[in-house]
Amino acid sequence: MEHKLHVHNSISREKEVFTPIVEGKVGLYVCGPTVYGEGHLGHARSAISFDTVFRFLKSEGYKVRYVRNITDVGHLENDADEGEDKIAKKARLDQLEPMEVAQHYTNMYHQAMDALNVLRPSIEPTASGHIIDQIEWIEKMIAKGFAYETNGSVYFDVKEYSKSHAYGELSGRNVDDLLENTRTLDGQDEKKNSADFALWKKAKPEHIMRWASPWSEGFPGWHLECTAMSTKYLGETFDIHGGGMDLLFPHHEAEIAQSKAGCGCKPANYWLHNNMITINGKKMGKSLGNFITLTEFFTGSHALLDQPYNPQTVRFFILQAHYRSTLDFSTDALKASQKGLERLQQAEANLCALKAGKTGEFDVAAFASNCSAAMNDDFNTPILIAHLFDVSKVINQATAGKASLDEDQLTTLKSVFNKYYFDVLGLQKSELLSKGNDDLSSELIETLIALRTEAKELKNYALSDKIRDRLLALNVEIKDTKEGTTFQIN
RNA sequence: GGUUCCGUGGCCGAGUGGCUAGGCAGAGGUCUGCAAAACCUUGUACGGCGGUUCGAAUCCGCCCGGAACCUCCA
Repeated sequence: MEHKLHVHNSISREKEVFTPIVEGKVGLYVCGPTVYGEGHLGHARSAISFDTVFRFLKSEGYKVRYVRNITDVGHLENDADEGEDKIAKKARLDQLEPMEVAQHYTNMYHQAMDALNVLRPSIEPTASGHIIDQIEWIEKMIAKGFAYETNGSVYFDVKEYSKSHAYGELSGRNVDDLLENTRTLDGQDEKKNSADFALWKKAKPEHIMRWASPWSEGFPGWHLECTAMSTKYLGETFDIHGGGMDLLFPHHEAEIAQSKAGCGCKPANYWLHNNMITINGKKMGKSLGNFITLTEFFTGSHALLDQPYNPQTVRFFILQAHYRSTLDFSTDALKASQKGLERLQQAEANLCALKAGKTGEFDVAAFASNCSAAMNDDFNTPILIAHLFDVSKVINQATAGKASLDEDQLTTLKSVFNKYYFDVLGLQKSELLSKGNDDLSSELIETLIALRTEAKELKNYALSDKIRDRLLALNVEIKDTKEGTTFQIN
């Protein structure tokens, strides 16, 4: 159990020993969703990856403050910082209030996350609720000469900043290239340099979401909300900052610059980035429009899906890959995960029912150590899952009477297995292995099964098979086992 | 073009110098009236060509192929 937690830090590109700023406590910030559209599989990956980080840290005894924001304002539509706010645009099309749209998709996001058994963060701040904090940050940056105002808008001065700081340290970008390789974009005339990014934008007359500021009525720029909210709740420098790899540049690079410009310190000690989910080798996301929403997974209502998928299957599919690797989506892969999860769920159920034997040779301590080593090695969930599969074999053999665990071994195994299965991975018991939807239907099915058993005993197989087939047609699957007949509703 | 990364058995995916995961599928078996389910057994693969090494999927070089970011994106 003496494994030390190592995490891959994006800024050093190496695995480092994790040392919290305050012993026993962790401040964790993760970039959450922009609530102007439905969540898709990619959102689930980020949420589940960092949910697992959150869960593991807690299970190791850390007191974790986990902040994940909701972006309900601030992202602009097109390249040149000149488009309308995305949420405002969607609102006009839908004839809804902007905040109504944001609330709607926030609710949907919460629903999907709950279904995926993603724990709610400790604090879930919204960008719109932190306008004042963002304005304060802009004032600090202007005061220090790292930001300037033009026509009521405020921009971050990348060139000035890079004289004393390493802009590009996270993403490995060369400042000179950024400053010189000027893309010809419209509406750049307010900026000193094309690499500069907006901190505050003056709102056009038709722009609905707007707030008063010292510079104009307007709205905050893209990257500022995370700086304002993370440092407000976690301190000027906190432990872990997470998010999708696609946010590395410019978003996280800008956050580092803002923090260093505003308060002279780095925002986070460790930067963790989850990789993308691909489909046919390409990133699943908004740009290509090749995403499958979480609702579509749960209902099966997408051309690529042949059936509804349980949220647990989606969760398990994601956990079977390491968070830093790309994960290629296909229905075959998803189906394989579904079968694999069912196997694990069966083992969990078997473990629950398992009785201790007189003797046992199973090395529970080694199992516990292996699981701990896997998670401490940069949250290696696929390895952890492999260990759970290994131990499932032992559990099943014991269930079949071909192996045995003594009292101590069984108690420890249950405790270790449950810790990783339920607490760390956030997996759940199978609904299929439990009883029917309600008491009445369960009892009706049990009654039919009893009649079928009777028919079998009378060797009236025509009747017994008929009952089986009719039940199957109703998605009730009959399973004959040594202990008797059971069923599951598919 | 710049920055970063990847290429593993039919599929998905760990691993980063020798001990060569795991799941799914396939095959065989146990059980069963039959079937299904469940369980058990079973797999030496690492893009190509060189190099370093006693030894490389793992390190180095070149080549081929693919991806992400550089624009909102988890």
